[in-house]
Formats: sequence, structure tokens, C-alpha cells
Amino acid sequence: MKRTILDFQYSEDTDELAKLAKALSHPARIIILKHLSQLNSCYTGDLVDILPLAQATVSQHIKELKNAGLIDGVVNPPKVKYCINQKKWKQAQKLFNTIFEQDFKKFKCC
Amino acid sequence: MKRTILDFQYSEDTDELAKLAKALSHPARIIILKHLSQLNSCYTGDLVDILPLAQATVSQHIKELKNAGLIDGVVNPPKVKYCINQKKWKQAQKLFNTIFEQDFKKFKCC
DNA sequence: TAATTTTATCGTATATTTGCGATATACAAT
DNA sequence: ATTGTATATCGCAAATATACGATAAAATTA
Repeated sequence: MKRTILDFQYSEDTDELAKLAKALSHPARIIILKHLSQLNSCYTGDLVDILPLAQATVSQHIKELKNAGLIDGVVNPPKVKYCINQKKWKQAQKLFNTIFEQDFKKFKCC
Repeated sequence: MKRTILDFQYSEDTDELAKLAKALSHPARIIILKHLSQLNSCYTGDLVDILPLAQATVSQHIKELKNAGLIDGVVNPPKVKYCINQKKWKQAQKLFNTIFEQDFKKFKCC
């Protein structure tokens, strides 16, 4: 069966890396991750305080990081405490390394 | 002068990391980068061959990687040879490390 | 000069992302 | 029961991303 454009699939690693990169592709989400990686955990309100965005918007960015699997939330009504998902974090480290471990010591470029 | 949402600015590093992540946020662009990091350099047509996308679309993805500074192109009519920009590559390695170097050995999460 | 090769760009359609105000939810405190 | 607090979700508008066919550009070859 001939491979056509329609049935093409990217590898799982490629797709996963792209998804993780997309999760990191907004400055607000970078700040959230950095904050969580330094403070261990925090509430939505803390993130609203340090970001130049409305509460609804921050909540949406949090949701995207959750969907990417990078963070977990624990409900503690009316608050919600977030922290980094260590398993996904390690997978992300590994996947980004598969790209950036290259050094080009022995290559000349154009 | 009070800081409002309107005059807020993300740090340069945060903005740059977000831009680099956005450049990596599509599987086709990941494949292009991996290919270039393994083959040293290649032509647009080689990338069109290995991607499930029309030539115009591949050209667009290449353009985004160029805009992010991650690759350079050398015109060799009618061909164009691309390769990774080593300086930007190193900056990307460094910026992604500022996030992922964290290990959480001493933290408990939620 | 005409045809060929390779790539970029234009125009356009569709989908996704970003942002916010308003509202809903869920529990605690009064 | 009502009020207050913290957060998520809805609905919408604007901007951006994705994809492709058609076309343009730029040199090489016939």
C-alpha cells in the first residue's frame, strides 16, 4: 500500500515534543512553570498576581499546561493548588534533549 | 508610576524562550530540525520529500524556523541549502535548560 | 529564446489561539 | 439563608497559524 499524504503519521515522540513545545510557547506559561519549579506549588491567585492578565485568561493558560500533562491541580475549595507533574517533566527533559544534545563540533554549516 | 497590565513586559529571556518553543511547536518543524542536525545541511526539496505536506507548506515552515533564527539558508539557484544556526542553537539549549535543569529531588508536590 | 528546475510568495479558506467580561460553581463564614 | 472568596467555564471578538493551489522569480539547460 502506497503511503500518501493522507495516511502519514508523525512518530509519537515527534508529536509529543511538538505538544510540549506548544505548551511552552507563551511567555505567561513559561512564567507559570518557572514559578512552580521554584516554589514547589502555588494557587491560581498567586499566578494571577504575578501575570499581566485577567483571571479568566490565567485560568485558561493553566488549563493548557494541565492538558499538556505538565502540571497537576488539587482542589482545596475554594482554592486550587497547582504543582509540576514530575513524570511529565522528566519526559519533557528527555524529549528536548533528543534535539538539543547535538553539538555540531564536527560539522561545518553553510 | 504604578505598573498596570498595559505597560507590563515579560523579560527578554522569557520572550525568547517562548518564541523558540513556538518554533518547535509543530511536528513538521521538529522533523526539519532533527534532519538538519543529523545531515548537517540539506535542500528544501529534501524536506518536501520526507514531510507529508505540500511544497508551499514546507516552505512556510522553513520560513518560521528562519524567523526564529534557528536555521540559515544559502541561495544556490535554483536551490536553497539550509542548515542550523549554531549560535541560536546554543542559546536555545541554554534557555531550555533554565527551565528543565530543575530536578525536584528535594520537593514534594501535591 | 524557450523550456526546465527549484523554491518563495500570494491569495484564500479554515482552524486554533489569545484575551476578557460575565457568569457559574463550590465551599466557608456570617 | 445570605454573603464572600477563589476559581473554572461560557461566549464572543480579534489575531494568528496552518494548509494548499496558483503563480512568480531566478538561474540553468536545450
